[in-house]
Amino acid sequence: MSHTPGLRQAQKQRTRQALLDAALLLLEEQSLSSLGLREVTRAAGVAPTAFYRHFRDPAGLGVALVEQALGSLHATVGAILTGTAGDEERIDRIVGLMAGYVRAEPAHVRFIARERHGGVRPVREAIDAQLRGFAAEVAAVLAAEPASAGWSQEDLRMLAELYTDQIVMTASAFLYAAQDAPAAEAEARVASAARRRLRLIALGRRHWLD
Amino acid sequence: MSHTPGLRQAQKQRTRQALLDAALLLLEEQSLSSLGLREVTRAAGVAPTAFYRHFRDPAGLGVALVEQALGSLHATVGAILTGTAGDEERIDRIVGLMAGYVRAEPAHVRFIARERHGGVRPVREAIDAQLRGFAAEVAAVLAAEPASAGWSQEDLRMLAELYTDQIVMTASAFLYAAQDAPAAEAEARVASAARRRLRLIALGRRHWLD
DNA sequence: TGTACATCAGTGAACGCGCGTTCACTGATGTAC
DNA sequence: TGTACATCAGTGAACGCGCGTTCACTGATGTAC
Repeated sequence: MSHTPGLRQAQKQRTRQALLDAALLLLEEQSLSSLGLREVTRAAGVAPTAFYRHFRDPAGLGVALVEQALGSLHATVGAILTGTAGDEERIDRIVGLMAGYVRAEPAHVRFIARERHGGVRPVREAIDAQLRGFAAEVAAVLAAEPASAGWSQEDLRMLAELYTDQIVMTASAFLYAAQDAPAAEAEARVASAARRRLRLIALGRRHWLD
Repeated sequence: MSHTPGLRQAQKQRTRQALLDAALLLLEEQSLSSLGLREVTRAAGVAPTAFYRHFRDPAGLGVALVEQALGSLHATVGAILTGTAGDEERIDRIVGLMAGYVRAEPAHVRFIARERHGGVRPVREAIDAQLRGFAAEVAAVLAAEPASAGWSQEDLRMLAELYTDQIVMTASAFLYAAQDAPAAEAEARVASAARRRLRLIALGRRHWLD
């Protein structure tokens, strides 16, 4: 009854990952809707026909990339939101986390930013579903805080989505900053602007029920 | 010395516009980086080679589309920001303006949302330049208001960019709402969420210097 | 442990097709006199 | 106003090329006994 036969499955996974990695690399300079199947297999070092053993088409590969790019981020951000006390500390840590994430996985961030409103519907929808889940987690964390006493469900959701969008936009801003000449300086500017924004939003939150 | 010879120029402009219109239509379901030259000319009803009389390549056409999509919006939003008194009235009118704009020019809005982080650098840069100009105008309007007394240049820019991003995001949210089944209801939900966000930001603004 | 058979990830040839770009052209519009 | 020439937006044939997909295949891995 072993459903993980081992060697064969492992090799298949390695090929699949090679396709995903090759695609992510190619997507730095184009959109998914123009990504060719042969282009991906060539970069991954397999025959074009091997592609069909793993994905129906490039859109299917795109959906898999969404899971890979966003799947791991939920827990991390949730932990930071839960484990911090003051607004300032929380803001610093979130902005720092995003800077680090973009430095570690720039291609993932670029892919999400690009395809969030891109030309391939199933991928757009997969990203949307992930971000909605993300916002729901943020909303749950916010709801548990004393500062949220008296807030309506709708207002909480609005705030969670506002934070989520800020996080995504900050990530993509870091991405473009990395391309500028004095990258460190540009990154500092983005971080500073992001902190200001989050500070203003935190202020609005504090006075929401005035 | 007539530099507007008339008939010939007018016909050329009409063909150019036909190419732009055809491209915009095709871009509802794909990204610019996968838009083919022959595809566009076929839809516009001209020979493939006619394309070169107007644009170097699809990227050049994309840049022209950016001007067309964002060129007219500056003045309108500026007027609304200047000509309104209270926060609530201003928020209602901005959100209403965006709803109307998306209803009138959905393809333009979709194009900007899609290509803002898309795979074609010159187009990305053209959109970025337009949005920076837009944010600068907003900043100028905000700077002239009593509520901005004591604000630093940097804080004003942050706020203007925050508003600009909200406007773009609201527009793209309206766009997706239009696709849902009870479109009017979905649109009302988007408008409500957008107003909440803008209200929270306005609150943060009011208490920024506390 | 050994043997015979089944599975299935990856191959490589072949196909028809639409692509971007070149080129010399046509004929209506514009200009000079 | 009329004529002769220049301009140039749009044409249509031709090219070489890479695309996505099909198909029968190979041979290593997995399974039954």
